[in-house]
Amino acid sequence: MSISIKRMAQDLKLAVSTVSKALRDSHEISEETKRMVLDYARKVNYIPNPYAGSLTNRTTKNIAVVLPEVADTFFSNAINGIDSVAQARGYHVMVYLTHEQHLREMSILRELRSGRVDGVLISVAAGDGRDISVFNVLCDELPLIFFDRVCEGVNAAQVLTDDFESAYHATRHLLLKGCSEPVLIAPAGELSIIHSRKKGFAAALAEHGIRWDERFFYRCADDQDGSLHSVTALFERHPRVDGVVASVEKVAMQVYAVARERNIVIPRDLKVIAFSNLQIASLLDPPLSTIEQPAFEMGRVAATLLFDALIKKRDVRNERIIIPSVLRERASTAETYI
Amino acid sequence: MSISIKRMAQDLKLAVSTVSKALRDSHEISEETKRMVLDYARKVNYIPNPYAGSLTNRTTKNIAVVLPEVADTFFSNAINGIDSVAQARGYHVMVYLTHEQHLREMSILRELRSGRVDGVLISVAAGDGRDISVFNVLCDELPLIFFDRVCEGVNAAQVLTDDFESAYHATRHLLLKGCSEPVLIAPAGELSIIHSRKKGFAAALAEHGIRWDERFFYRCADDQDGSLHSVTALFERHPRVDGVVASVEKVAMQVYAVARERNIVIPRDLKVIAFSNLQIASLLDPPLSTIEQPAFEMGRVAATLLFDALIKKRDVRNERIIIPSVLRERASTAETYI
DNA sequence: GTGAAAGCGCTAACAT
DNA sequence: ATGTTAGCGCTTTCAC
Repeated sequence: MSISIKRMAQDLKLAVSTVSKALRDSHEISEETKRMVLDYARKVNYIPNPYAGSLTNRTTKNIAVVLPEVADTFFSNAINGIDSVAQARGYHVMVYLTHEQHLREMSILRELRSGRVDGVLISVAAGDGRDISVFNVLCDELPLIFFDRVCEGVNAAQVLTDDFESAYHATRHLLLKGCSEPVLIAPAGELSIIHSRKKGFAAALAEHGIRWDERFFYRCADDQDGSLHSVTALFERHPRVDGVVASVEKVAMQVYAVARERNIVIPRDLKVIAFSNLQIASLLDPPLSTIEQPAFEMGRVAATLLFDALIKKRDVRNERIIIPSVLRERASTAETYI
Repeated sequence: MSISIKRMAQDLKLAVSTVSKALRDSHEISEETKRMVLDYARKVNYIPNPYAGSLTNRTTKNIAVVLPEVADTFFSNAINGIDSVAQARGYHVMVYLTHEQHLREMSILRELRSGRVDGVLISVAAGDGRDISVFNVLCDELPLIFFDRVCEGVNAAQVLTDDFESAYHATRHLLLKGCSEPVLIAPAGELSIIHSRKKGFAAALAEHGIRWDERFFYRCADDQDGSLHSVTALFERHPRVDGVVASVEKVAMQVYAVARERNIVIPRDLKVIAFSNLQIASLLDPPLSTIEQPAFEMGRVAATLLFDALIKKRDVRNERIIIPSVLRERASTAETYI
């Protein structure tokens, strides 16, 4: 650890408070002593202990980012966006992984009430029977911003993308390319974004005169093996499915893997479009059509909102910012003529 | 913020220290008061302020993970490995992104001397003319563990993979599959792992009677566009190149993109193998042969080492743990018969 | 302008 | 078994 203010005060034969004020460039200290203190601080390489002051100020310059996982292009790009503004404002980013378990999420959020961080950015874990109160309690104590996966009924800002519209366009795209039996595959668990996407999906079907049926909506297990198994089961049970809107990137990859294994040719037998930020979507076999979410931007905006609340003390709780996704059409949804 | 010990002491008509000891289950407190305090703490939802105690203990339960980037499967998996042990031990993970700029890295490391964290895990940024002293100063003050990209000459533990052997085997693989003009492509900047890989690459060449020549070693720009440009330039200048060992995943993707654009057929005209942890390597067109690094495991082991130093006060500075990578042969390096 | 003193929330000697 | 006191590093009144 570096030298303390107390020590510097002794060395310079000044009072601790004088040194403290000089370091913070207070107007009540003479230019002369200021320079003297600053020079000495530089010389002995003084670095203030962030947590000592935090006791009085109740501000740590730490923020928490709570995520389901990090090995996913959406979240890793979101972290980049968050980090870009955090670094610029001198804040430090603590990352918490819930692994899609809302019990773990709950205990993390409880812990965050300790004063370890000044604010929280969160993309909630999927989970049924979630208890909203943890969120409410937490956001009474410090600024909290939801991004992407929000939790309705909590008085906190939200940064999302247009899930309804994206799903609607993606589905419409499949139908226009000739699909008659599309499904929406999403991981298990209650999730705001899945809800919206489901609605968008249904809206596109309705527009094409297809009545909604629960069989169009397919849930899959969350883990790697489980979802592979689920996708296999889907094709066993519904061999006539000819289109997939994959709600997450991993599911799309499972669909690709299962299709390959079962000699289902994409896009001839099956068209696939996925919510994904994979930069290499175009290098897949076949290139994957995607709904690209503005991950970096969403992270950036969410963080900016948080710092507005933190630094400018702006009340952002009623903000709800929607940043549109982009549909990138590639070969996996190409029209095929038989 | 939650209630303080002081407040609880008042409410219970006890001394602050008694409450403090009761909470920490000290033997010098009667079972009766302990239960009373614990019950009350639970009732008012007491959560200790981690940084108040940190002043006396000089321990924050925070660790720093310093990385070049997060949108890369190696690093995101490494974070998973780190997080798995950090969560288990009740530690909190702060993530710092250097974006491969060693100046930024330096200022981050300087900041970390403030006492904000108890220890550091780092995978260093590429960079020439780096100043080792920042590392030395830092690791005199707190435990520091290098993982994957280490910095020689610093007295700190290292967790790495067998870069020399991996590169040797990858190159040998290319040669055995018929390549006569392989190159090793690596991003610019001085980097321990690149150094080892270069040696492994050269060793395989030597074994096949090919004398080392600098033209076999190709540097590319670090950023997205830059590396695309570099790869294009490589094929312009050396059209006879028929094999690539890509030192990072992104470069391999650029090679794929450029090959496609220039009608170079992989693996017929060009064989490609990459250091990569992409789970979807097998779904690329063609499936990419990879040297898969034990990212999660490396993160896990590095973190375990750090906590050994932190919790058990074990001196781990001379540890040097090598975890082997695995070569996964896929279509991008398949032998082709003309 | 500078300094003394109190206090942030907690721990740890040292009484009692 | 409980309480008193001091102190961690720093900020912030309030005196001088």
